Amino acid sequence: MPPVKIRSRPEAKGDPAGPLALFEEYLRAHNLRMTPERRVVLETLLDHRGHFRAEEILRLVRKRSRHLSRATLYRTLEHLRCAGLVRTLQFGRNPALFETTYGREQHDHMLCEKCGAVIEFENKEFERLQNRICERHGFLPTGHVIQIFGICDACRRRQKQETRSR
Amino acid sequence: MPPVKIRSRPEAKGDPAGPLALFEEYLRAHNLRMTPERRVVLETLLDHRGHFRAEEILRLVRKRSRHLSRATLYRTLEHLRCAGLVRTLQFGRNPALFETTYGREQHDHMLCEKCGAVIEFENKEFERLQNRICERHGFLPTGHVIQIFGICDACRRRQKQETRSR
DNA sequence: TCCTTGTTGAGAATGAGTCGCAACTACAGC
DNA sequence: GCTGTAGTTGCGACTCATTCTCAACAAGGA
Repeated sequence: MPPVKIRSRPEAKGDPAGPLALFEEYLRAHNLRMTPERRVVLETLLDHRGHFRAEEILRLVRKRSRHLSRATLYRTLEHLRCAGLVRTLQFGRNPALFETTYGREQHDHMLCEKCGAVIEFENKEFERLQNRICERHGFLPTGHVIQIFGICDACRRRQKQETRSR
Repeated sequence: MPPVKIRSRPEAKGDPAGPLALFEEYLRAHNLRMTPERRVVLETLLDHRGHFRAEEILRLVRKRSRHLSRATLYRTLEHLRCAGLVRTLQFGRNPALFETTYGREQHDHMLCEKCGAVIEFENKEFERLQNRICERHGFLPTGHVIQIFGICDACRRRQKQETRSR
C-alpha cells in the first residue's frame, strides 16, 4: 500500500460537500470561474472563524496572496454571500462584519458596546414569534436581523472588579 | 365664559410634557441652546410622522427655514436622539431613517424589499425572550434591533393580481 | 446692553464600499 | 497543447451619507 498523502484540511478542500466544492458548484452554475484569488479568500475565511471587517480579512488574505486587491476581496465576499457561505453583519453604520456560515447553526448576535465583542446566540423561539407577527401583518418574511446591544459578561466582571478595588 | 383660543397642536407646542418642552429641558440640562433651527427641525418631524431619510427631512424643513444646513440638521437629529425624541433606523448600509418616538409605543420594524415600506410591530414577547437569552450569557442588554425583511401585504396582493391576469 | 460661549452655514474631509477600464487568464472546444 | 471567448484582476478614481472645520453669528445670563 502506498503511503497516504495527508492533506491539512481534508474536508474543506475538494470534497463533494466541502465549502470549496460548494463554491465551485455555485460559480459554475453562474458562469463564473474559480480563480486563485477566490480560493485564497475562501480558505482564509475558513481558517479564521469569527467576525471580521473587510480590512482585517484583507490583511489576513495578503499573507497568502500579497497583492490581492480590495475590490477583488469585496467582489469575492459578495459571491460567497450569494453562495450561502458567508454572511454580512451590519451594526449601525460601522464597517460591515463578515462571518462564514458553512457548518454553522442559524444564530443571531449580541454586540458588546464596551469591547466590541460579538457574541452569538441561538434563536429557535424567535422564529415562531416572527412567523406569528408576520402572519398578523400579511407579511412574507425572507430574513431578519436581531441584534442585542449591551455589556458582555467579561466587561461586567471587569467593571465590578474595578469598582471594588477603588 | 371667554372663547377659548384653539391652538393647532396644543399638546406639542410648549406644554410641560410636550415634546418641545422636553427638548428645551434636555438642552438646558446639557448647556445647549434652543435656536430657531432646532425648533423648526423638531416641529417638522412632529408634523410628518413616518420614516424619513435625512435628505427628505431637509427638504421638508427647508419649506419653513429656507437655508437650514445639512450639518445643522444632522446635529439636531443627534440631539433629538439623545433627548429620546427621535430614533434612528439603520437598514443595511442604506441611508439612515429617522422616526419620532414621542408618544409612541416601543416597537420594531419590518422592511418590504419590493416597495421599501417600513411597517411597525409591537414586540412585548420578544422583550421576555431577550431577557432570557441575555441572562443565559451574562449579558446586560441596553437596547436591540429587530428587523424583519420580506414582502409586504400590498406587494403580495399586487403580485398575485399580476400572475392571475397574465 | 454686554459678553461669553454655544451655534450656524458652507464647503472640505472622511471612509467604506463600488465602478471603469486595460491587461490578464480560466477553461471549453478544437 | 493551442486558441479564442468571456469572465477576472488591480489600480485608482468615484460615490455618497455623514462628519468636521472654522469664521461669522446669536442666545441668554449677568
